[in-house]
Amino acid sequence: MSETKKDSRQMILDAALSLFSQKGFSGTTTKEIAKEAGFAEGTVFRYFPTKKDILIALAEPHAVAGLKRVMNSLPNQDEESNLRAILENRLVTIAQNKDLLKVIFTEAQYHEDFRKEVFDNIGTHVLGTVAGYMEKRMETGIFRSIDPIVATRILVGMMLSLLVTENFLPMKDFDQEKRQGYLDEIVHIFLYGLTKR
Amino acid sequence: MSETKKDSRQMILDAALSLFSQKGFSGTTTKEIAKEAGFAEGTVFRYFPTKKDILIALAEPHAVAGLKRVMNSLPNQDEESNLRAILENRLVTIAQNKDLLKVIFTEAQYHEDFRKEVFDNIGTHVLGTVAGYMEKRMETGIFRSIDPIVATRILVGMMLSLLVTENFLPMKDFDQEKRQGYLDEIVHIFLYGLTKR
Amino acid sequence: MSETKKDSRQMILDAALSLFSQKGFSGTTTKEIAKEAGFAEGTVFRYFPTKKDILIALAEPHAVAGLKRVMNSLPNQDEESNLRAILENRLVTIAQNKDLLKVIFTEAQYHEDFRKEVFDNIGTHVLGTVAGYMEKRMETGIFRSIDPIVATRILVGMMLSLLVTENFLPMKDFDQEKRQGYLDEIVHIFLYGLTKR
Amino acid sequence: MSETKKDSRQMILDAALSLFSQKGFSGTTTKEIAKEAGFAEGTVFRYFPTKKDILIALAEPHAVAGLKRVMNSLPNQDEESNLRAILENRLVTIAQNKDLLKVIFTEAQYHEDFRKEVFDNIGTHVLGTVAGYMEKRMETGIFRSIDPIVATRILVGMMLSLLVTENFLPMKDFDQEKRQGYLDEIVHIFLYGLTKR
DNA sequence: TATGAATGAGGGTTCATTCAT
DNA sequence: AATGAATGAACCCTCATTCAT
Repeated sequence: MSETKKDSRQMILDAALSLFSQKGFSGTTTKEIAKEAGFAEGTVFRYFPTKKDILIALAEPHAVAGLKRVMNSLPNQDEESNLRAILENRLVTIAQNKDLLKVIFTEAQYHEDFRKEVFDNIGTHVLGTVAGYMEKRMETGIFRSIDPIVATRILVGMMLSLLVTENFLPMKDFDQEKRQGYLDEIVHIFLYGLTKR
Repeated sequence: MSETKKDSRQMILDAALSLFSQKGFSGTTTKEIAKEAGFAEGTVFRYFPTKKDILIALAEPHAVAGLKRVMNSLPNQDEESNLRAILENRLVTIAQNKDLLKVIFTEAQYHEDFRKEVFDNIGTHVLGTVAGYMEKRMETGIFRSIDPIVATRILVGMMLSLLVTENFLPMKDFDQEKRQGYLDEIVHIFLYGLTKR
Repeated sequence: MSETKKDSRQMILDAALSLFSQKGFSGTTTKEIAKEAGFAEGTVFRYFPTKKDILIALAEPHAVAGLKRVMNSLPNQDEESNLRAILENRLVTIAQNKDLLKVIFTEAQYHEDFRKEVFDNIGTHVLGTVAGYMEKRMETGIFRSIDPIVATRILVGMMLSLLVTENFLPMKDFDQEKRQGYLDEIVHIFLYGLTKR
Repeated sequence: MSETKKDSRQMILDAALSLFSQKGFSGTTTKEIAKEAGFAEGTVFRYFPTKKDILIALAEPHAVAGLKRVMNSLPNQDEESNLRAILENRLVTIAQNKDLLKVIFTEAQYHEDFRKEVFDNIGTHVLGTVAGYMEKRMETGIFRSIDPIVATRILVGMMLSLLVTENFLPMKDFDQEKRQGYLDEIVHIFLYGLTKR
């Protein structure tokens, strides 16, 4: 009973995520979602009173939990030499949630309430966690002392460039190997810059 | 005649850009565009056969010319010590075209034809230009030798973080002064990394 | 078995009557009816093949029997001096069935079949009964001789004004006492008119 | 320009009135209204943002003006012997607006806001006017002294009985002549009651 | 007998687009 | 060139009804 219910709800969410990330929120029809999920249109509304509620459900703590959990483990790594592995790991995780992130970021621009809902989760929490990590390094003297939030945002921006690379401006022959190289460079530049020492 | 025509067309484009960046493409009504531009509903369609054509026109060569022109002047700068000032300058310019960029990046995800139009312009061209600049530095030995395209993308990502900061995850009290600090750090990290030398 | 069945059926009818009178026929959902009756959605349709059948059932003979029975006893009263008490009594009874009457009158306008069903019951029967009473008074010389049906309808109209008062155009401070006064006046005017004798 | 616009709006109102009175408010489709008015469905919404707004427009001062104007002239009549003619006249007017009244009364039951909207017009105003007339007669000693509002409501109820006769419980062979007789009796009973003097 | 998940036709509403003026 | 009334397809959503359990 609860089994079936959860399944249906989840199937709709899966279908919606897939379609939203392909065609955007307003570009996706509730009818399409239903069809993709294998239901009749009306069924969608048994589980979500509103189309927008599907979007919100996609971004709810539950859905973002994965991202958060991953980020939480960050500060446990101590050795500076491990930063690369960590970031790599994170980026892979992010890449796996690429569709979700894409939808969330796109729609967050236009729905004020949605933006708040989401960024009380990702925003404050995740950024805060990473910033705490930064701060610790600065206290230790490993990093220069700058606004840890700024440092965090810049690092996130570098990660973003990878998403951009994979979604907007694809690079030719961007295989797994090149991807590794890309990650290496992000870490390297973040730590040591592009200039020769 | 051609004068008036161009004006009307441009007024519609301006109105559309403003509205698209606020409410997204599908969130904006042709009626709203007409009103914002000071015309009646039907008039819009004298200049653009389709709503989508307005979007495409926004990404047309001469519309993006400003961005391109700015980027073009990059390689003319020789002294490494000037990079900071240059990038700063670029970032400010980009920020001024924030609306256009926002619209282009957001909508490019969902309109295949649009994506092509745009990335034959900005994408290839701009990235290529900056990459050429990177390459030169690497040959000179100022920068380490890495894939110049990767370096470029990472730098762009760092710039993106600023857009994100201003659009999605606003920082408290992010005044003009803090903004300058932010830019400084982007440059600094890109050149020297976050670690102490 | 028949016991339980009747109960369920009646519970649904009761729920429907209550909801119909509050929100109208089309304004009421079968789901709401089910919930109000304490059943699940589908159960309603075990007793009534159609939503409309609930409405029709509300007007069925034994549902309206109460009203009819009350009216039937009218002619047994002989003394003219008792008319007031009688009418008063009737009006109170009618007021108690206000919900049913309201639903019937409202919906009868729009459902042909329903209208027939109802007015072969209340209409003809009740009006006829009261008209018979009128006729008797006229023969006795107590009432002037006019079309007894017309007299009946006018009396009913006066009663209606009370329903209107309570449903559409509420009077301020219309407490029980004022209500009595209102009834008194209906009787008085019907018997003696508003002019001074 | 203004000519056409007004026409379209009015045609939609006419169509809506006709359909609402036949099938009720919720029983009528915006598509039907459009078709009946000779337009496409979307056109309806150029003139009325909402289906409900059509209903409200039907009841707006404009539409009720006729009734009000007629009622306003009531107190100018002095001779008691004229009451009959006056009422007759009113009833005819009401009969002409039968469709409108039917819709208004039916829907007023279920839409609180609508009820208020309407009865600030008809209710207070019209009833008040007639009540004023009653009061004057009572002061003059022609009528007994009772609550003039109650007297008014009862009179209105008697009028209502005619509407009921024509809409719910039709009388056989109810021709124009019989109608006259009916009106005569309303007046007579209201003034002198049904009992013999 | 009772459930409640699923259905899908149909309703109100929006809006890009057309066209007579 | 400009208007804005008109269009109608398509959208989101509701709800009476069905049916497997």
